[in-house]
Amino acid sequence: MSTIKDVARVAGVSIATVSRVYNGSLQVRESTRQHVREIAIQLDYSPHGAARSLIMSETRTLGALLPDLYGEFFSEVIRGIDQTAQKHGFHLLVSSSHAHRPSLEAAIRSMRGRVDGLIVMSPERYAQPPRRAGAARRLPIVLLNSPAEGEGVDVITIANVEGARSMVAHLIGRGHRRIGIIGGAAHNIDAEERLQGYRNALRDAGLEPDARYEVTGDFSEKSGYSAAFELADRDPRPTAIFAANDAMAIGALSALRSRGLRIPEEIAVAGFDDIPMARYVDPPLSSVHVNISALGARAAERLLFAIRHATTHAPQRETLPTTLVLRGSTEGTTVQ
Amino acid sequence: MSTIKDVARVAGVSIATVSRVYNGSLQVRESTRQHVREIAIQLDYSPHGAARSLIMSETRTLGALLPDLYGEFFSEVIRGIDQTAQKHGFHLLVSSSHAHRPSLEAAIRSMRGRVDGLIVMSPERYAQPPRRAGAARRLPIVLLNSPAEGEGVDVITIANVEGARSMVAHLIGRGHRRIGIIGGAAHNIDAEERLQGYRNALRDAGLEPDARYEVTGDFSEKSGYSAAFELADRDPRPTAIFAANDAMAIGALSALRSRGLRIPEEIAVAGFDDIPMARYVDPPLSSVHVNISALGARAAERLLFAIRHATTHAPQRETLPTTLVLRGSTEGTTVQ
DNA sequence: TCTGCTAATGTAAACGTTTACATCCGTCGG
DNA sequence: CCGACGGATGTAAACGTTTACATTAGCAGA
Repeated sequence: MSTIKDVARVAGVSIATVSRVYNGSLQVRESTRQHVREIAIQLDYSPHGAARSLIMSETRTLGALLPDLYGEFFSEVIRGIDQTAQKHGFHLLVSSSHAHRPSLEAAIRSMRGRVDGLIVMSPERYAQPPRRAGAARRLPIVLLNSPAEGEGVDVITIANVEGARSMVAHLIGRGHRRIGIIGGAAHNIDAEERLQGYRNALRDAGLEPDARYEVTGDFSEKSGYSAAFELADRDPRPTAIFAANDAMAIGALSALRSRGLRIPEEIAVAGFDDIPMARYVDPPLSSVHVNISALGARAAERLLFAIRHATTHAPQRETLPTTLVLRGSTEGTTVQ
Repeated sequence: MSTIKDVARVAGVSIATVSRVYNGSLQVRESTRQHVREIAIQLDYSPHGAARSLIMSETRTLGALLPDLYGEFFSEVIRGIDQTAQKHGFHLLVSSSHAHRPSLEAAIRSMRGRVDGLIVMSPERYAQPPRRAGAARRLPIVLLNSPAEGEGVDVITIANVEGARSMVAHLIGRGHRRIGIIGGAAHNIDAEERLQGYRNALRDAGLEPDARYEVTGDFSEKSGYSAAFELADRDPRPTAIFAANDAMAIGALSALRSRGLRIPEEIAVAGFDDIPMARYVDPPLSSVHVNISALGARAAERLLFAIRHATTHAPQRETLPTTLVLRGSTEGTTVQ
């Protein structure tokens, strides 16, 4: 790789001039500009990112710390972040499997000087990331679906409680009285909130939550599969199952089918997230729609704003709404 | 953020000593080491990535250039790359939507000084990335599922032709004679190779490929959905459909169901990739299994090797095998 | 006490840029 | 013909590290 010095030498100008050509400074004669450009192409020169970052103290890179990368949910979040970052000329540095506090802190430290800000998704309840440290200027951070802690940090969340509540309320409205839930991973804030929404809906309808109808999964298809078996064995059997995410709901569909239960006639099933796959399973899955990539995009936008207005920026909390999407798995007749 | 200078000043030592503490050099007295560590923690110091990259001329970061980020396939690839990178202490910089040549080249340039090597996935046939440039040392690159060009560059691919051939051969073995295919995006090398495997299998069995049974999709569920309608309208109707990926196969299942066709009795369906979701659709989808995250992991390993042995490294081509996974969508009785 | 050795620490250059400031050169008004 | 001005270019410092080399301190052996 050639450096700016090589280009300057071959072109017979100073490195300052080459630099100016690349930064679109007006202060350079057209003929010089073209000459430098030509030489640069000949030498296959491109500016060295690290050197640039160092002197400018900006990396034009966003960091994303995720608990995992498995499944359509994360892939959609990343897609949203990446699109927005790219639109603003930023790169994206991702890093996964930081479920727990120490690993998270280490990851954050290791990113100093590599990113201008961080999107942190850390739904574990006992793993709040940001410490407030000394007077030093801190790295802008946006928390995604993570326990709040109220401190001066941006947070973006999904309307988990309300989304779950309205889906379960809908089921009740259709006459269901015994509604089971397949909960998400323990200590996970999304899981907790969705469970709470489920209970709220029951109470609102004068029904008492029954522990026997609450089974815990871990957000994977597989755990949904086995949880559905458990619920199907209860006596009396629930007439509807609400799963805390679509992957588990899809696992449940598969399990219930293998038990010979007709869906939704004998047992209705609903999920949460409305991943793209949801409309293609059989029967098409009713779900609480979340615009996942928009969630990522929104986080990136807020982060970019925080980076640009580091001084004047006042952290906010923002909650993305959900909508009910009703398909064949709850509605009797198949709705495409 | 504090710098190494701050730490040195407060601790009353030189910056060299602080640096040595952080790089585990043996040349520093235990008492000094501890003292420096304490001060560093007090000042919340962490080394500046860009500065380090600059002087050491290594970033400990892998770059991944992908055509897109949509769907489980890419998400799995990224997961494999990230896991391997992380295991070796590397970060991962991702960048998507570089379907076409100019965008790809620009992206590669923009990564100089930010990554130590690049994994490039660029299945577009007219978009071969690497030019060979002057004597200058080049960035190590591993091509993933991309047109070969044989030049001195590492390539990892899937056994597309063979995988498709063996699935279609299996269908023929079960008595199918009219087999339709839902092909992938135009100019996409995976799509082309899978189509070729399909045709090979037919010819091997003495059947002539029939253009009326070859429909083109774009790898999305949606395109599979409409392509399946087309195929179902052919007279005589095919008795089996092979889709070039699982997303399209799942879309096809949904379409065929809505036409009231029983699967697999009236029409069998098979996919390619064996994404996690495949076993949970109804009926469970037969597919050509590819260990997608292993694909990513393998690419990362090769890249790391190339980085470490930049001088002696001889580029290779490697093809990952596939296996047939037969489930209910082709097998008559539901196999879990 | 002096020499010489080792271990611990310090000094300063280098990595590849950007940019404030200095310099140069041509032009124009007086 | 001179001075001033402005546009184009050059010079050098700075960003935060690592590390070769220099220096220092301490100590053993003569």
